[in-house]
Amino acid sequence: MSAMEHMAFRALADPTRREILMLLKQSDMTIAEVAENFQMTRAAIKKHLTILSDGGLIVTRVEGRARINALEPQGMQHVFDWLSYFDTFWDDRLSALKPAIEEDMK
Amino acid sequence: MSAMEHMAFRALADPTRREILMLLKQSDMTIAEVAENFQMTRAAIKKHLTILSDGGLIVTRVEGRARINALEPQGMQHVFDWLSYFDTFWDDRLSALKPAIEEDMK
DNA sequence: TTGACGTGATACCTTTTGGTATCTATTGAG
DNA sequence: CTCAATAGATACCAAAAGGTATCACGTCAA
Repeated sequence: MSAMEHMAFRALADPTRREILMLLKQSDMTIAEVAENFQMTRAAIKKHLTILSDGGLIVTRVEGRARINALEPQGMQHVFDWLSYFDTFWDDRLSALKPAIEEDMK
Repeated sequence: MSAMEHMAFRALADPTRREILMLLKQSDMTIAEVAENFQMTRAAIKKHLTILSDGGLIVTRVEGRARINALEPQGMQHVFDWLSYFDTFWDDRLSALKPAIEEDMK
């Protein structure tokens, strides 16, 4: 189990961080813009963003004095892979997909 | 966001608990059997199992004086649903599946 | 009934986590 | 240059998390 994988799981454990991810799904934001959506200081939001970054779930690009935070689209990959091992819903989808693939083979 | 969903994410945040889930995927176990796989006390394992249960990821059945812990197959559902919103890999699979479904419709 | 076994529960300790307050550095407008 | 705006860094605090030690409770075998 990679440290990166653990950091991703840890990042997802906090409700505020999950909300931040939902926000960033809508649009990229500076720290201040993210902070506007919560009743806590910018410093606290900054900490959450750092943890999300450590988990590989977001990336930051610099534009002048602004730091734009954006989702890392493939950031969920490790988490998703790990979880899919247990998920029957996922298994059902794969089962449904398999015949279609075999059909394509013909 | 449901409290249940949060408890599931919280349960997954700890490496020991993720290992326990991997163990239970292999076979159902009593608390003592789970504890054999770790270098910590049975009481600590019991706490982890309680948190996993709170998150709906495992269920416990009573057999005499033994408590058998087992995976809750659909326990990952909420977590999986939430994550799938971000996962491009998942989107790719759905995209691949869609033509096959449409083909079935004909 | 008498224990040993498997477990539940509680008190307690240490570390981590989530948060604020505060200070510093860099950028861009005038 | 000056200075407000944006952000990084650190110290500090309260609460939560992870762990141990310990005791109490039901269960099964002898």
